[in-house]
Amino acid sequence: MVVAEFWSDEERKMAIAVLGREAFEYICARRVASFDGQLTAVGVGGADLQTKLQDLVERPPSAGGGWAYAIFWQIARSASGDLVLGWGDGHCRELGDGEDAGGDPVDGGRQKMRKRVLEWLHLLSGGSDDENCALRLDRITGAEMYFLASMYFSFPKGVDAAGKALASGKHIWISEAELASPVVGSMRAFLARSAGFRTTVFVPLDASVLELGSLDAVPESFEVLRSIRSAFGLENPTSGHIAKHPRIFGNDLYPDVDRVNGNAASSAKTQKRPSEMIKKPGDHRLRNPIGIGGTLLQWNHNLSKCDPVSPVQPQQLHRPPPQSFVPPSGQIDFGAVGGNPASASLRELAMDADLSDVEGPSKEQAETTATAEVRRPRKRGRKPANGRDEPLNHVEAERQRREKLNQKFYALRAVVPNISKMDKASLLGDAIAYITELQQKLKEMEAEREAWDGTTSTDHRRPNQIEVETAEGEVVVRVSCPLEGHPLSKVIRALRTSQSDVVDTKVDANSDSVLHTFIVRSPEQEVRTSLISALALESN
Amino acid sequence: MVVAEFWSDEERKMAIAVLGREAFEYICARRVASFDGQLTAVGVGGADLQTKLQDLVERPPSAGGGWAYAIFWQIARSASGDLVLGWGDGHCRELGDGEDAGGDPVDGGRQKMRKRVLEWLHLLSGGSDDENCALRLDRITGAEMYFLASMYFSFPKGVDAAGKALASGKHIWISEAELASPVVGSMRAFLARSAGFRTTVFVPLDASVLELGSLDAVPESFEVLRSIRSAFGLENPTSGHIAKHPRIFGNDLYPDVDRVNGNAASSAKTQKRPSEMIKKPGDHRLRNPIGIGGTLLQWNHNLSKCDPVSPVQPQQLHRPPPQSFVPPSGQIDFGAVGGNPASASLRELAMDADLSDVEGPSKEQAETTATAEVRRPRKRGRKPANGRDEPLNHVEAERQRREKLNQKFYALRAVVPNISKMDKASLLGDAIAYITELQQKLKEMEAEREAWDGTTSTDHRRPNQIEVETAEGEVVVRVSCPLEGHPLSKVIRALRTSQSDVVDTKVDANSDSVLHTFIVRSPEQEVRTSLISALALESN
DNA sequence: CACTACACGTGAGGC
DNA sequence: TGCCTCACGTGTAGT
Repeated sequence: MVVAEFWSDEERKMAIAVLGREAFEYICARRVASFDGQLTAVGVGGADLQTKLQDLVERPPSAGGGWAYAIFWQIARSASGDLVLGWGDGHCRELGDGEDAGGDPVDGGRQKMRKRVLEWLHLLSGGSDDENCALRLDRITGAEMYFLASMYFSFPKGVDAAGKALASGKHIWISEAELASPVVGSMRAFLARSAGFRTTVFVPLDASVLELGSLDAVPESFEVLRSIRSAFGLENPTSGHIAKHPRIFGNDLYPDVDRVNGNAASSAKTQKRPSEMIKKPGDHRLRNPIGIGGTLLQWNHNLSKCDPVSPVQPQQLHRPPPQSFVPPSGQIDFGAVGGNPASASLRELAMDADLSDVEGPSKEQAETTATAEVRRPRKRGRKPANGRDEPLNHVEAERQRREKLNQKFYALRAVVPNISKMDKASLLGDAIAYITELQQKLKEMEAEREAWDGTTSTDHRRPNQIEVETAEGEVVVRVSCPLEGHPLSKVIRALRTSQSDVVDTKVDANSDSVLHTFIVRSPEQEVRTSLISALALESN
Repeated sequence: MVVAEFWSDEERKMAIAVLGREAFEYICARRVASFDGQLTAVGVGGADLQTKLQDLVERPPSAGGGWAYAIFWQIARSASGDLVLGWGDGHCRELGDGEDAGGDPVDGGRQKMRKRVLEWLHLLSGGSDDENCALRLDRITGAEMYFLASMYFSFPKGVDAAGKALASGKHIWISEAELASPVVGSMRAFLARSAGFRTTVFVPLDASVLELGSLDAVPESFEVLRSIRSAFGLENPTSGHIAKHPRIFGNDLYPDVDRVNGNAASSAKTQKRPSEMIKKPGDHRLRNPIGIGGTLLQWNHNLSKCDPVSPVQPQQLHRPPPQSFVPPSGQIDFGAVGGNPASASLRELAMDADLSDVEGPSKEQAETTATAEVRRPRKRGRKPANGRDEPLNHVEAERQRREKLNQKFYALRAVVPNISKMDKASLLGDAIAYITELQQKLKEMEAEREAWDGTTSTDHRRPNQIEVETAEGEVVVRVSCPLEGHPLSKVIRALRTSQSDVVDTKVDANSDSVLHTFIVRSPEQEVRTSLISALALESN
């Protein structure tokens, strides 16, 4: 996968010429030498990572999609040997040419993207490093630029949003206002703002981080987060092994900022959730500003507190995490100072986060807790079923079922090349059309192949004959078959397996048939049976 | 399609020997000479008729499926030149071996069916015509027997249930009790009873009739009928061109019988619908008994009457059909006496039925009428949304959407061979797995084919070499290539097109490559260019 | 306003 | 019983 095949030979040469061999190999090595098997074997990533990313981008916004790009940051070892978050894989929507892409979305996208990368590299070699310069290029949008530039980023420890998200195990949702704000603690956020993005999200996935960006102001939503996680095979926070992290969503870094300004308008639409999760009592959230490039960083590992809005509260007494190094207040101080890769590796940090969770509240408690807590988003649909609260596990199960089903739908979208409309029905229709087409094509090729070599053809080579006769102490084998599809290789293999000593061979071609004549030295019976079995024909 | 390919050569011979040529050709002619393009071009039937039938059988009972068999009766011209309903196509579930069929459902089913047909023919040739005799055969169940025997049936005019259903445009639902009753007016019903069926249904589809049978007592249901119709591409009766027939469902021939006996138990579960539709006031139903084999036949063309249970009743005043030959009572006397094909063709009867509808109430009225009438089934789901009635078109649209989607699901099930579970999610999973498998297989074969003929292969035959040299007034051509995929036929064709005179040829095989040596008499240059162009290789 | 497409909560059936 | 799947009615967003 990926970078190695990402370039054609000449493109590779060109890229090397532009970047220098060292930088190029560094990029390639990032992918190859990443900890794929070791750290992301829990179901995240994997062979179809591209597919998943593409799914996520191509999805409708209502299902957690609609993003301009998706980047999978992966733990890798940097050139200096430190563990960093580096480019794993990514998918960028073609922003220039509308929705009507057509053609194979995977390969087509790849090729376009490759072209863009090259163009960009050209620009970089001649121009300045300033993004604003690049933005002026008409062929590359700022968003694409941002995406492509991401290949060269890597973040040590808890640096930048991605690193912080991984270290904390909690997502970071950066709204439009925060993107431009210097206090958000993410250089990428600042660049994203320059690129025209209005929302970026960093979601930790076990040992990697998924970054998403949108040109629209996307309000923070539990639904979206849930969809994103489940897109990567992670179960919903309510009941999954990934829920070993205490799932406290909605921890915007600066909810105050989010509330005050423009985002309030957009979040007014969907504010049901944010309001609920933000006003939650006992919700310890970040109080100390974070500087760009990884200054002091401190946030909570709040372990539940049930949602007060939720009418049902199965026995979830809040038991504070008994872990020794976790303060009773439920906060963990990661204390990441400075932007330099330092003593504690990022992976260790991630491990710490995991440990604090694993040894935190019991699994069952964490589950029920998360259930009560996270299960309020419900973007659409009817209102909370006036008053009644009897079935609440049911709605959860149903939600998961729906999610799983949609998950499959997206997966199906990824493998079917020509999708007419984004409908579910149309998708299914296209899928079955595609399947029948494939089946038919495969049948054709099989028939064709049968006609070619004589594996299953007692019919296609009607005038096929094998004669074996002894002459002058040698054996003469004559194989006759039509011009097309004569099993020469089979004959030769048969002769060889029968350990015959081929003295001479001849090939005579008539108008539409070929006559092989082999003169071999071998016991006749063996040649005959061997040939016969090899050709699956009866001799005469 | 169908019978022509249905038999292999030997099987065909055997069938002819058993049946006689005349009977055999009659069966074949039924399909070939049917009015496919002319009468069933409205969307019913078509190329994927088998698929549809199979779908219908394989579906879950909740979606109108679960049938043991499905037979598509088609208007055809009988040997005597009359128009009759004859065997169009059919699908029969393998009743012997459970659910875990596995393998390609279409082809596998075909083959099994073919085997059964042969067995049955053997039996017929030696045994008696009595079904009970056949039923004793352990290899063929009664149900299968019934199904297979159907190929030999044809019904003129309004004879038997199928003919009646077509003539009236209304379905006939024969419950368990009616099956055994001689008054039901269907010989097939009687046979079905013998075969062990407890429910048979005849649904008219434009110019054909779909017959379904189940070993269970299936209560009559609007939902099921709707699903069946939409499975054949017909829109729901509420809004479709097929709704030119006034869609009065629920006209069991003998509701009284149905009420009295065993079916009451099963219908007690789903009785919401039957009760509603049976108790409908103004519902004229058949009052005269019908004899087996097409005795007197009389039923109503009742044009609506809104469902009194339905809370919503948009302006649907009952206007009796103004058609002249329709009695004011709403009944039409078809007067089919005797089982013989007689003067008026069945098609004319069907046309009459259509006319009586077309000139009946206005289209819009018919639609709204049907909407209010038929739209109550709702097998599951919440209760009628206490009181409110504002959104009612919405629910209808949503229903249709769901129906369409499910339709696609069934279609998908039909084309995906290995379905692990009957889940929607599993189905999708299997489908995408199947697609990727097909894609991969196809890629493999393409690569293989590229390796075989040398059209696009500069890569697969790396050690390929062509040497052309002149020796002693003759030309020696040496072609070397790997053992697999050597283009011998291409070489020979190239030599021939260059009009070379092949004097001698040799084939030497090394461990993994083949060396052809041709000694030809021809201008050297021509041989070279010809060979090169044929092999698409550069020579050295 | 129309119509389409979707997700949600919910009741029901099946194991 | 409990879980899982499904379909239905309904609210909601997009066009």
